[in-house]
Amino acid sequence: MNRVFKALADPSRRRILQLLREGPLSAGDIARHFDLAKPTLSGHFAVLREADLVDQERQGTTIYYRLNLSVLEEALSGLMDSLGIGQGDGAVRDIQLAKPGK
Amino acid sequence: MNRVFKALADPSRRRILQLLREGPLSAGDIARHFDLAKPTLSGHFAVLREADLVDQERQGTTIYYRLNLSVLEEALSGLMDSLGIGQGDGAVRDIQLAKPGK
DNA sequence: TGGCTATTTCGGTTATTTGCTAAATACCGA
DNA sequence: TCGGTATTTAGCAAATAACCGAAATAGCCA
Repeated sequence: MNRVFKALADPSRRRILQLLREGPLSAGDIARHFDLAKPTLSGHFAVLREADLVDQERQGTTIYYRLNLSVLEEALSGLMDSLGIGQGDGAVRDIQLAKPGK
Repeated sequence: MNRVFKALADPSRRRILQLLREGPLSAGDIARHFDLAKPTLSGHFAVLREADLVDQERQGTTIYYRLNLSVLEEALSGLMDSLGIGQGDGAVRDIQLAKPGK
């Protein structure tokens, strides 16, 4: 979960996730959207993979990345829960707090 | 928004936000929960403040921090929107993936 | 095998982050 | 004004992150 938030901290990586939302893309396809060198992108892919936010699948000589929504959802709703943010029905409800008495 | 995710990338800072969920706390109160030196915590507060995730209020010699939920909610739901994650009542609905044929 | 394309790994540079101690600032109360 | 408590600023070291070009790897096809 820490890895997920670390991965989300970089705008380029968030952008990659956005691009993947519409469907799997190859590393090269993604690279075309950025101004970064391919090795740099490759590093970003590694971070996303380690956070389990994307899956990799080789197809011949090209590698496709696919968004792994469930991990992201889990991390976000985990955070939201831990902070008591709304989010519909999955929220934290019964937390009784000892209000710190000044 | 970038600042928000950067701020969320550190576990100590997420923990601080969690603590603040119960209500405002002074810097010292928060420090008591951590094993870090106070100047280090102070740095974390600064990051959270710059991300607008907390508000600061001086009261005499002590400074109270208060969680600013709305900014956090906005950032999270902004991300979720941009990725098509459910968030309202439900789930992702209309994303069809061209599965790369294995 | 040799060449082509796609992607990653290697090695290095620079910037950012995290943590520390010591010192400065701010406020309060006697 | 002096002393004490609360917090931040300053200065620094170490670790991590982001980026690059060059070279290596992997698969494909003639």
